[in-house]
Amino acid sequence: MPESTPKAEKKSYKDTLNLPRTSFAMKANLIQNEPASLRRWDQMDLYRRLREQRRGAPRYVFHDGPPYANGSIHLGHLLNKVLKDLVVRSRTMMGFDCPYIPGWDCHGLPIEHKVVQELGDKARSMHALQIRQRCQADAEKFVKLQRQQMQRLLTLADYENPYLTMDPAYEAAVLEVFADLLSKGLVYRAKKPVHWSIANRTALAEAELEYYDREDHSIYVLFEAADPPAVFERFSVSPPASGAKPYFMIWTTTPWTLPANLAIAVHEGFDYSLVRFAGDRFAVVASELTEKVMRQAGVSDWEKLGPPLPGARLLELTYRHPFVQSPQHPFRVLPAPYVTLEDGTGLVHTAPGHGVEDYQTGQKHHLPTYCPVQEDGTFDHTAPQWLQGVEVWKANDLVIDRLRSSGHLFHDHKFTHSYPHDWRSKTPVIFRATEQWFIGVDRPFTLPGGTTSAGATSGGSGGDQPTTLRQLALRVTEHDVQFFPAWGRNRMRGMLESRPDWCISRQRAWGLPIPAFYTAQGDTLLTPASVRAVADATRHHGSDYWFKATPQELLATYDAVRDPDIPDALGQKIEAHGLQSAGLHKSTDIFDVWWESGTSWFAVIHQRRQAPDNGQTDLYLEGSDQHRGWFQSSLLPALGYMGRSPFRAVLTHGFMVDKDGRKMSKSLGNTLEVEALLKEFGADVCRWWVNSLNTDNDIKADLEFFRLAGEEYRKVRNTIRFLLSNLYDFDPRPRSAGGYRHEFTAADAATLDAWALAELAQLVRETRSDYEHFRFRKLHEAVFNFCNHTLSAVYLAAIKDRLYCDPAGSPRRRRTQTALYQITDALLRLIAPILPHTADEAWQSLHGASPRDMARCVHLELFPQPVEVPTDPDWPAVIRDYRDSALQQIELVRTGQGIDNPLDCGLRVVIDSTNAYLRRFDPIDLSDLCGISWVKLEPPPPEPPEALKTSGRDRYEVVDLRSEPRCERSWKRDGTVKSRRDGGLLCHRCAQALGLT
RNA sequence: GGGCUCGUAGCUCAGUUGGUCAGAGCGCACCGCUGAUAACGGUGAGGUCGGAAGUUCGAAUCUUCCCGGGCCCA
Repeated sequence: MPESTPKAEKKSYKDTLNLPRTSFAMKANLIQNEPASLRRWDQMDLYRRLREQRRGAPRYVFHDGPPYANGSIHLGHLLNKVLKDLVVRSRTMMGFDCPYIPGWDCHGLPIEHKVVQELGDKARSMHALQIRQRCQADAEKFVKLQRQQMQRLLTLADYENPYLTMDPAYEAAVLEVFADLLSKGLVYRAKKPVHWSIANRTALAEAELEYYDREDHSIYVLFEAADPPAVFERFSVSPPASGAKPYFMIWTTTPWTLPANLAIAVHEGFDYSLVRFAGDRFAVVASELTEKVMRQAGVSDWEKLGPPLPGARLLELTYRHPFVQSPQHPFRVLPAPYVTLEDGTGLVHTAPGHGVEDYQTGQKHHLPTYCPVQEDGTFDHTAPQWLQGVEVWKANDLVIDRLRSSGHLFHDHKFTHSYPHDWRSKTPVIFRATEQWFIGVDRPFTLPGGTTSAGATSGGSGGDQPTTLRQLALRVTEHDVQFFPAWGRNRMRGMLESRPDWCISRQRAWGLPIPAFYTAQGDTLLTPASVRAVADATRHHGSDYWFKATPQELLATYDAVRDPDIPDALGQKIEAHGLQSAGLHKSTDIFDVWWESGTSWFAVIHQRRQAPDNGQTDLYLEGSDQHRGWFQSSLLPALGYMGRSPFRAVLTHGFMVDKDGRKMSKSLGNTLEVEALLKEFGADVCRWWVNSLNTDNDIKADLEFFRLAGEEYRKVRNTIRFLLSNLYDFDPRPRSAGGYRHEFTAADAATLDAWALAELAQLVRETRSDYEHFRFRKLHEAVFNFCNHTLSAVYLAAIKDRLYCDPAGSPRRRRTQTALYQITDALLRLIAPILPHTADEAWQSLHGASPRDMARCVHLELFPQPVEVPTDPDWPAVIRDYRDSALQQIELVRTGQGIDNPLDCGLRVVIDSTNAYLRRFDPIDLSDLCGISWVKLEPPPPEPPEALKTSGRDRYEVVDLRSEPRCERSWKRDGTVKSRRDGGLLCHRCAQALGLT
């Protein structure tokens, strides 16, 4: 079947065009191609090559916070690691030497708990070393898994040499810092209540508790006021003639803790009433609970006396303990924020040795952490005689009987509630104060003056003025640390102001032992020198050595005789009879894992000499939960050690929530699996998504958002593809070197290409600055808009005609290609940190390199500098005002007159004073910007000028060109189209291009 | 319960010190192109700025309270 002639002719011209071509595929195929990129970078040893390249360059010290080596990485890791990678890659491309040493937190309860649970009953008969071995294997397994997953995210880090908190060298470093703080008097030992298993005589962690129902006593106890007139007086009630005394009524479900009662806590804001009941008895109870309490006790004869009193007015009233006779100090009423009106009486029995909240109240008001209960659950000799040697569970009844017979028991009933039990023995646990190690945040200490703290904090913390960790921390938070976002400072300050002393000891196996030794005589050996000796041993043998070696072996490099800090008696004994004579036994405590990760600035940055001169890092970047976590646990040891913050800046991000703003959790089933996301979208798309986020606050994540990111990615990819595809015949070298590069001068200022390059320079300026200030979202938007609007919609659409139809080597086409090349080159560098795979793939295509060409890699390049090209200052007005107005008018006319193709339109622009600037521009540029065949600029008709000025639209006159001949090559109807000698209908330009003129 | 923080078009977000700040992108609707084509372009419709009260000549923007999220504590 014969083809129609015109169609055949049209086809023939297609071959005469410079149509785009490229090897850069439209379809990214990230799932297959990203792993290939990973292998390529691995082969070229990209990370090390960059270190080489940046040797001697200014350092930017980023310090990676160690994730816990447990389980697969989740969305939070994806966010965190990609942000870190964006920082490190961008600083590197700014020219900094910016290493990225990834780390893992390896010790700690979650791993130990899992291991012990898997072992079941076997665990009980195993030595700590055996448990530790399994824990280590577990940690190693997950370090390996997570490392591989993080690499799959295309993050570029020193994965060959990560830091692990279980490495012997790391452990030794942790001990070094501990020794230093010890030398400054910041470490102390004191009692603190912990969950205690009587059956196993051990402290338990939260995760080792199981909650079962248990029947307990619920008792209401009357504590007699020590100063009855004061109570009546505060309630504005006259004391009764009978001389009856007022009582404070408390409620408890643990009668056995009453011997350790040291205070009563009230809420300052609640109302309290003085209640008369049972004829002539008086008790203080929270107003709101009075009726409930009386009803529960079956008391109907009662009344509130006087007006209610806020708790604040009860403070410092004193009382007599029902059966503890001679207190060192008076029993007082104290304020506590945790008092509620849910249960009880609104007055809370406070025993600092038997409850965490009680303990905190005790700390605040300088009460001793009194705990008369021994390891075996029996009362010691400090308890009333009738309780001594009695187990707490038996003591309950004794206490209740005692209270009843002395008239202090208001009411008693049994009830069932959920109560924590030891998950191994299944017996109920108690709160019991035990000896723990603390870092004192309010202990005055002196930093060595001179060099160590020179230039440290602006507040003048150096020198010999005593200060405290809390004061120092607040000072550097205020003055020395930059916070992104800025409110991080307030958050940090608030947390520092209210934080208690840091309990750094744990009673577990999987961790770094606290290197203390005890003697049967009650001496403790824990001095800077002894700790450093253990650090030496640990460095060589690892922390397992603590569990294998004797005290003598652990202290092999310790010279007790020369240790000024050793307790006198112990020192004398050792001096006389040697270390062995001291009868040392090893502590069974380990460090809180936060202490380990909190000294990473020393173990990683200092010891590996990562930071120049003063040892400060430039940035910590973590979730906002770390204001209390790692940022603080790093800040405090660093302040103690060197008197300055370990970081100059802190960048935090929010947490992942689902599309409805709810937190993500496995139990809610609203999580997304990182592995699945990578499999479906690829890392570049995931990274593009991260880069699009406002990370200051909560981050909504949903599969749909990843799809959208995929759409955006494809759009950008296509723009890049179009850029590349129009450079296939372009040699970027200067003409002098045989290339095609156009040198832009002032003569080009009014060209479209000059405008595009000016836009590029602006993008480069903004983007560089945004990278510098971590404004990733803003940068993302700028890049996206540049690709979509500036390039795809405006510039690339406009230059298509000249790229395709002009003679390949025409100056105009080469000029445009020069601009295209510069744009592509700069754009790929700018997006390289975001899309490492895609940018590199495109980079190879731009340079006609194969993936095996290890020298051609965008990640070895620097960010572009903004290149200023002379540009007409009215270009923005052309794009914004002229183009938009013209397109609107064209659209209006086309729909009104049924003109489908914009090329079937011409445009007369009547120039008046407001758009006079248009005269400076090439009419062909002006028409190409609108996709029409021609633009004619005309002066306004002589009359009536007023009418034209009042109607903006009248300035644009769209002309229907459908009756005019159409160039069969360029499809334009520009008025020059006529039959040429090859028989085709061509415009002048196309005829020239084909040599037909 | 406390500290910090967030709540602006269907979605994701911009909106310095209160007065053209009611915007962008996506999505959507309609249209075009078919020489970026499992692409590209154009036009357009969407919001009483979580709710209430207050300060002010004037508030998305300041104050108070309330509702609903998040992190960290308790």
